This record gives sequence, C-alpha cells and structure tokens, in this order.
Amino acid sequence: MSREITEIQKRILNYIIDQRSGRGMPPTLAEIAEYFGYRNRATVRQHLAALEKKGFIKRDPGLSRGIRLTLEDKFFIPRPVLGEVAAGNPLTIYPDAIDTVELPTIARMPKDSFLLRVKGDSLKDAYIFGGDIVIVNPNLEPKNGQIVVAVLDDAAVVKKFYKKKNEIELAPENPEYKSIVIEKNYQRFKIIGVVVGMYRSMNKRAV
Amino acid sequence: MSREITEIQKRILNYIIDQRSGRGMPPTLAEIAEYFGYRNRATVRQHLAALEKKGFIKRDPGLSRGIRLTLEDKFFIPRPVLGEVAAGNPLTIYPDAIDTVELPTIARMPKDSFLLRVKGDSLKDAYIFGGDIVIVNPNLEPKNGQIVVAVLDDAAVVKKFYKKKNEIELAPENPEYKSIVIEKNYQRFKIIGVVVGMYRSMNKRAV
DNA sequence: TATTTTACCATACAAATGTATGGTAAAATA
DNA sequence: TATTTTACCATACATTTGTATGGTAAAATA
Repeated sequence: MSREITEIQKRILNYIIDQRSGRGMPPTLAEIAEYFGYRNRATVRQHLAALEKKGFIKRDPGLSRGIRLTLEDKFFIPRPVLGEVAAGNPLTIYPDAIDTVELPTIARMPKDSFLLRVKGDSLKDAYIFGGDIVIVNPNLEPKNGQIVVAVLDDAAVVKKFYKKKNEIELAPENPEYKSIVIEKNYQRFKIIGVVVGMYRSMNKRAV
Repeated sequence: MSREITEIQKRILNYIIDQRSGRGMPPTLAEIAEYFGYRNRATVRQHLAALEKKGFIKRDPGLSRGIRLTLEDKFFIPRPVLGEVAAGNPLTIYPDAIDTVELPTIARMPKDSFLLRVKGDSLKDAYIFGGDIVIVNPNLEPKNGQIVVAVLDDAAVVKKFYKKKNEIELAPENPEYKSIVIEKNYQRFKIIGVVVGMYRSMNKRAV
C-alpha cells in the first residue's frame, strides 16, 4: 500500500480543510461529490476511505459530516523546526530539528511542509522578523513575487523570487541588502520551497 | 415578543457554541435533544426558531447541522462598519439583538483561545495588518505592554494594555491614533483576552 | 380574566446523508 | 504478464436529520 497521497485525494483533503475552516463544519459526502462533479457519493466515500487508511482523516461512522482531520485535532500542535534561515548572510540548515513550536491549527500546514525560524531582518519590509516561524511548502512551483527558501552554495536564503529569461533573481525585502542573480542552470542553486505562511508568538517579544 | 433570551435558550446557545468550537461543527437537532434529555427533535426546533427570531443564530433550511452563530460571524468576520476600525475607532461587533449584560457570555464563548481576523491598520506598528489572524486567550491576566482585545461601550478594540493607579490606558500601535484612558471601575469596559500569537497566510496577499 | 409565550410531548413524513454491493476501465506495480 | 490500486459509475437501502402538525400544561403578560 502506498503511503503517498494521490493528487485527487490531496484535492479532496484540501477541500475538507477549506470547508472546515471557512464554513465552520466539514462537508457531507454529497457536497464533496457536487463540488468535484461526481455523480454519486460512493466515489467520494472510496476516496475518504483511502484518506483514512493513509492516516489523514478519521471518520465517525453514521454521523453526518463525520470527518475529522487528524492533523488538526488540537488547536496547537507541536511541530519540529528544522533550522534557522537567514537574513542577509546565508545560514546552513541543520539536518535535525533544533526546536519545536506550538503551531496553531489554523496555520494550515500541508503534511510535506516544514518550519524554519527566521534570523535577521532582511525580510522586514515583508513584515517578517527574527524569531518568526515561516511555513515552507517544498512541492509548489514558485511564482514571481512569492517568497521562497532556496539553497545557494550550501547555505539557505529566504528571498522574493523572480524568474527571468536566462536567470533567476532573488530579491530581498530589505533594501539594505542586494539582490542575488543566478544563471538558470547554475549547479549549486536549488529552490527548497515556497513560504506559504508565517506564525509569530507574542509572549516572547516585547511588542 | 420579548427580546430577552430565556435561561433554556441560553443554555442551548451555549451548547451550540461549545460544540462548534470543541468538535469543529454545530450539533444536529438530535444531538441537542439527547444532550438536554428531550424525547423529540421538534422541541429543539422550537427553541432554535426562538433563537433565530431573536437574532442569535441563523438556520440553513434542510441542511444538516445548519446552525450559524450570528454573533460569532460578526465577531470574526467584520461587517460594513469596518471603516471605523480602519480609522482607528472602535469597531461595533454586537447588533441590537444583544444587550450589554450578555457581553460576558460572548467573552467566555470559546473554551480556551479563539481567533480574530484583523481589519484596518491601527496595529501596523506591531506589524499586524488587515487579513492577519490574531489568537486570543481569554484566560490570561493581561500584563503591561501586551496587546489585548477589549469591549468598550459595545465595541471591540485591539490595543496595547497599560495598567496605572486608577485607570487603564489602551495605547494603539499606530501613532496616528490616540490612546484611550478608562477609569478603573468604568462599567462598560471589559477585557476579552490577551493576544498570544498571530498567523498570516502568504498566498492571498501580494507580498 | 383572557391571551400569549414558553416548554415540552407524540406521531408522521420528506429529505439529506451515509452505507453496501457490484461493475468498468486505466494506470501502477509486482 | 498478472495483480493491485486508483478512479469512477449505477442502483438500492438504512439511518440520520430536518420538517410539519397537533396536543398539553405552566408561566408570563395584557
């Protein structure tokens, strides 16, 4: 049995998450079927069975809208922070978790995403500061203007992404730092993921 | 017709609120009936009709668990009156349906923490902006310098909290707005909770 | 006092919702 | 190649859920 989630299953899972946070309750089988254009609910049911088997959801048999998100059981879930990512000067990502943070469940984190703690102030014009936690999705195709995490010469950077003809520009949010321009087929450069969210705890910092 | 909510109606409303925040979805008529020991759902239905008539809930006919909390909706999703918050003036959150006596009920509505979507820019110096989600803990004693959510004269404000000898100062983060000073035993003022965290989704905004 | 509201009940029905079974076809996997 | 998984379909059925109607009794109100 493959542990991987399929594309369709992922879309259904996302729809459930959206409905739950947007409308305040999980959808019914019929609602899912209608949204995806299925002609009957059994199809949905099979997808849900697959999602449950793979551990993404838990079903309450016989209960209407009885779909629970195992990822989102608690309001806060502890998650590992994989490293600190730098500001101006690139920093290495640690192989193992350096810390855990209690992430609010509304901070929707795809299963394959990970967390990084921001160091320095190169993103301060994007209102992201040292100490903030960014949520990184490694499976997204970066679009122009999005903030990405990348590895450049064995070091990690968090910058705005701009794709050009033959090169890629990584622009800082802070004008004190310069843009980095990389040739498109430069070997020692790799996009790690797209920053999809940010979390800040208020208690530690003196606001 | 009395505008007042009855004791039983209040208990049912609280049960709905608890279920929604605790289990992630509103209860069915049958679940309410079972919890309160009613032998049939028509009784529950009549109470819900009364609650809807008085403006506390909104029902979606034919939909399972189709109970929406109008209070919570207005609390979480600001209404057209938002211009006031953008201008730094307090945002009205409670409609005429609720009098000031019921305010504490709303404050203890969530079990532990709850969420507010920020509108306007009165917190921009704290780097919190419209669209951001703040996480509010109603069970914390506010300390000086912390950001609190409070109800002042039937309106909600999000400000920095400073306790003084005989008064409380609510300072905005944005210097364009003025501080609010309240006498310590002023009746129409109540702290709802302390802002403990903040979350921002990156996909929606053009960073 | 008469009327209305509140707070339950019973019964019946309709619609929504979840379940079960069996089938087809393409893609992935062993 | 044979088998399994994925991704749908159709049909039928059971249960849950919401709705409708009519009734009783106490309390509140006019």
